[in-house]
Amino acid sequence: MTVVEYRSAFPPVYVTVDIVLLTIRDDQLHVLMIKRGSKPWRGWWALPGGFIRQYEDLAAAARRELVEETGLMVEPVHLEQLGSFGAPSRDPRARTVSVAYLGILPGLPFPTAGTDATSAEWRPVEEVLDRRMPFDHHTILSSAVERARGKLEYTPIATSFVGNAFTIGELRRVYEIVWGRPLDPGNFHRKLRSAADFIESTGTTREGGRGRPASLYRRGSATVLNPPILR
Amino acid sequence: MTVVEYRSAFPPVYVTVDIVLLTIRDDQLHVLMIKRGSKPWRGWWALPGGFIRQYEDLAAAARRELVEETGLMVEPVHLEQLGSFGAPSRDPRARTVSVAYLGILPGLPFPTAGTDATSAEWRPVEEVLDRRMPFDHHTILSSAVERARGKLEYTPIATSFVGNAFTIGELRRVYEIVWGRPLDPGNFHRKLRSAADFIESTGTTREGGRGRPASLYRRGSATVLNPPILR
DNA sequence: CAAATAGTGTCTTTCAGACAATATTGT
DNA sequence: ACAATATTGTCTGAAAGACACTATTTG
Repeated sequence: MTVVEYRSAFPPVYVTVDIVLLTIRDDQLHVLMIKRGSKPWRGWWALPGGFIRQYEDLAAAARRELVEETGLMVEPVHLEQLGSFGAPSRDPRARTVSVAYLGILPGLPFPTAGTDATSAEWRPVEEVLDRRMPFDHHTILSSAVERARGKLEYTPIATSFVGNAFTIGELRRVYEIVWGRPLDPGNFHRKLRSAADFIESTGTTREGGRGRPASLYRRGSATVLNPPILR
Repeated sequence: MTVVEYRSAFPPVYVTVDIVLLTIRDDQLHVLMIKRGSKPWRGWWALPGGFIRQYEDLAAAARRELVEETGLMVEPVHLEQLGSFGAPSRDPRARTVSVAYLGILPGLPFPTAGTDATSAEWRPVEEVLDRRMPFDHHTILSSAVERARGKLEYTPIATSFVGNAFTIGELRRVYEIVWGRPLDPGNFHRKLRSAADFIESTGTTREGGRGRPASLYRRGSATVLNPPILR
């Protein structure tokens, strides 16, 4: 680690990235949390994140921190900037500005162990939001969940929560869990199939479920849903 | 101006704010531009902005820079964060991260002269986007316009473009100009009046126009439009 | 067969959009 | 009267939501 010396007429600022990585496990929205090992808020569960490097893009820093802090070997299917949080009081050490990212991962079985072993954990969002969090992470997590809820309406973001091939029922469960309310299966089915280029059929079906086997679909080419799936 | 000396294991970053201030003049969407007086891109027209101060909130920095650089004596009716732009190559001087803001002002007569006199100017957005701009300001302006277009659909943001009291026709013109297409006056009128708490009547009318005097309204309490005004 | 899930059909209500019709002003 | 703008009315088609119904599987 090199020490950099610096001179300027303007105050230097530490820029960090924080990542809200969402997934669905056990029919609940979960967020990836890490246990802080260093100074402020040591021992608290916090959002993964860290300082950006000199020649590193913001989104690249987010991806790097995810790997470093959580040992995730899967690239998030979806990663988008949420916004920046820079209240002067947000970090007692120094002036920091955090650029927050929202990531989404399918809830498939995959390794969670990080380099620091047991320091990363999936926690139910509802439970996490009920407790105090370090820095302004409560605000960041809230706005991430709100963003995800809104984007379900008019983007195909829901497909990021499921695997490469999925049934319409699985997609419906994503909507129900993120929005926190039940949806009519029949209407949802018709609506999805009529949304242009949202999903395309793979021709195969998923066996092994309890009822009639469902057709499998893959994500279509649409980036905006027309018509939208209204909340 | 004091010089600060600094030591750290992490690279210091300059954090700036850039503001896209939109208004409507002469039936065209305009953006406030300033003529750069210093080193990189000297003499070019750019978005107003500058370095944040040590103990200053991001939004506060945006408001301060607007006043300092453009001499505007009016607070923008609407100011929201657009996002952050931090590509390592965006500023040749040093690593910078810019937090961009979108502001909206009514197109009423008001002073434009800045402290640097003639250095601030309203320019048609269409024309500005046709030319090269300093830094990544072209990207920032594009995303600001796209954000404004989208937000017209489901927020009462359009009222920020007009005065305190306005007619439905004036509001329609805002939509037509920002969206770049004509809207049916009759349908728009009915739609606005049915959107819950979007606008409320003042009881008065506006005289002096060419046709039948229009009722005047003020902005209602709604923060989200239901149903939305679809593009 | 019962339970469970997938998928289709039908009906009602709401709303968007086209467009006609009426209302009220200035010239 | 005519032009211009505001406001209301009418009709058609698309889509949302409630809900009944059919289809296909496992236990």
